[in-house]
Amino acid sequence: MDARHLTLLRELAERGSVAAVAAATHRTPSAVSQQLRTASRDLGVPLVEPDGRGVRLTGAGRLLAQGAADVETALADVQARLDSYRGRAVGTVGVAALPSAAAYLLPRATLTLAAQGIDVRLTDADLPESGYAPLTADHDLVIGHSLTGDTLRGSGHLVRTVLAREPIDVALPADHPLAGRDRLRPDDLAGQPWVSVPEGFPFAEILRAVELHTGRPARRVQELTDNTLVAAFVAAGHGLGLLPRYATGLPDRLVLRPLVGVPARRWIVALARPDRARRVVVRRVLEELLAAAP
Amino acid sequence: MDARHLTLLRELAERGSVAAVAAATHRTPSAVSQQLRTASRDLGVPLVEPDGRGVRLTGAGRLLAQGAADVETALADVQARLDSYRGRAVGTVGVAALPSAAAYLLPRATLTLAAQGIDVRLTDADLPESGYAPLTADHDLVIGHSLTGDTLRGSGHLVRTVLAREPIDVALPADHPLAGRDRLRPDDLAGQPWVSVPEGFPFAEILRAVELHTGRPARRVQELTDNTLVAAFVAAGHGLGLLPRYATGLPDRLVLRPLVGVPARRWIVALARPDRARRVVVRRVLEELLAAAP
DNA sequence: GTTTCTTACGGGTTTCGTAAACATA
DNA sequence: TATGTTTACGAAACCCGTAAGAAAC
Repeated sequence: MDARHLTLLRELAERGSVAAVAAATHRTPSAVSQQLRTASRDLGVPLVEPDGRGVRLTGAGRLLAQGAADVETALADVQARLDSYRGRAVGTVGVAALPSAAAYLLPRATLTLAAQGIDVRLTDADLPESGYAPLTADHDLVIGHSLTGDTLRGSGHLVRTVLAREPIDVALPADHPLAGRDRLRPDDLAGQPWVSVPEGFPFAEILRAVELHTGRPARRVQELTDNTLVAAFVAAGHGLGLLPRYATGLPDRLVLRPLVGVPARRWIVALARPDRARRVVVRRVLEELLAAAP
Repeated sequence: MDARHLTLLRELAERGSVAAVAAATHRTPSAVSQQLRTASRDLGVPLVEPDGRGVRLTGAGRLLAQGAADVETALADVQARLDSYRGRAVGTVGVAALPSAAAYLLPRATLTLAAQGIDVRLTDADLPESGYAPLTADHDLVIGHSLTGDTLRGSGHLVRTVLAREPIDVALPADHPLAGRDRLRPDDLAGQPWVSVPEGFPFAEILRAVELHTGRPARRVQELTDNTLVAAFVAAGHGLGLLPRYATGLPDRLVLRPLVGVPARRWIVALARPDRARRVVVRRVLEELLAAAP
């Protein structure tokens, strides 16, 4: 029972093809194929079977891929204890994050961490809620958002950490008739045009809730993902928008008003594979993110 | 972090010398020494330091050796799940056992298991209580005995299974004056000569308890470990003896009488390293041993 | 025809044993 | 001197990339 073979199977289970595993591990498909063959010989079980042009894990292969997580977690635990013992935890942590949260969570934290020798490599990813979990294959930490409770879709086997609970406000031009209100209820918004987001993004569900509450469909004049773009369209008078309260860099002509009467908040959640979550540097980054959260 | 390096360090922690590790893993000391060097280079920490003619683990080395147990247990768990999945668990299980318990626990069980393709390789070991735990390095299961509760000395990090709780009786010749009693109290035994066992063996503590109870020292005419030998000496009239109740092959001229008034029983305990205890075949052997216990 | 995987085949690295050197009791 | 570990060096094993072949869309 070789731990490297288990890791290989887990990669294959996650990525689905020999070529993808090869690319992710900086090897050729040939090498991966040969390792699968020797693993199968060592274990005495067929691990993959042809499936169309590609391959598919057998039952035994899936079983072993699942077991790999425990082994890798145990190994990461040992590494973490060694790093703690030596006192100095330095290195690189790969973080993928949705931009609107990264903007207020990461700039300060990254400076603090860099001073301690921890290099945070950030990748921004503006995705539907279900898109964040798969990124954990390629990043140590993935910061996503979710409206449905404090969980995040497809993250069952991952370590989850809630970083913030952020209200979602209605954005509108400063000279809009509704801008005078302290807060807005769904009924106030009936008949308004919206600069919304595509299906699958958390904010889309809030607008749906408003529709359900008022009984009238909302008119979506645009469906955009970039909050800065949404803000620019709203400021220009195209319609109302939904923006997270801690968003930065909004135009002066824009105001945010709390939305009450429907659940209007998102959870900012950090995801990580169990083995990666054990690394000392990853835990340090998480601590700093929690400290940076409002 | 290579699992093989961790295993190497655990072996070294258990066996104490490069030569012993080499012998146990069927390699030369040269190979072991070189692996230690590469492990140290990979991990970036000194793992061993000279100590007299031999070596000693550094703090980091000990830390990693401890961590190896978790990794190996996780690996053994995966192997066990695979074996269960495939349905057929066959193979060899190495068992070390104290002879007096093995005599009634193993002969039947070994036949049953052999019929299922499980080969039990038995080694007998008549040792002081503290001698059994170290045997787990070389045997999958170690069956020892203990008087002090249901535990066994030095077995803190091992998996323990109580197989039986066996009364220790007084053995005496059939024509001995005390042979007429149904049961014997410590006061009945004051002044009798004894065929005893060396210090450290569980039965020695029972005789000590008798001495404490009566206030008079017992006279030890022999100190022997082999129960058959003890029985022969007792039958020949050299003195009284202490024998486990389920002992087999006793001479006809010998009778056993329960000893009451002092704790007179031993626990038969199976020990195993956590990773070995996970193996499906090892669990099967344990089940069979529990079934064979009185 | 393109994509994906697998199979020779050759080169580079790793691993291990023999033999010698080294250190300590 | 005897014991235990490490180093030098060569052979075997292993790992991986290139190139060619096979199967599916």
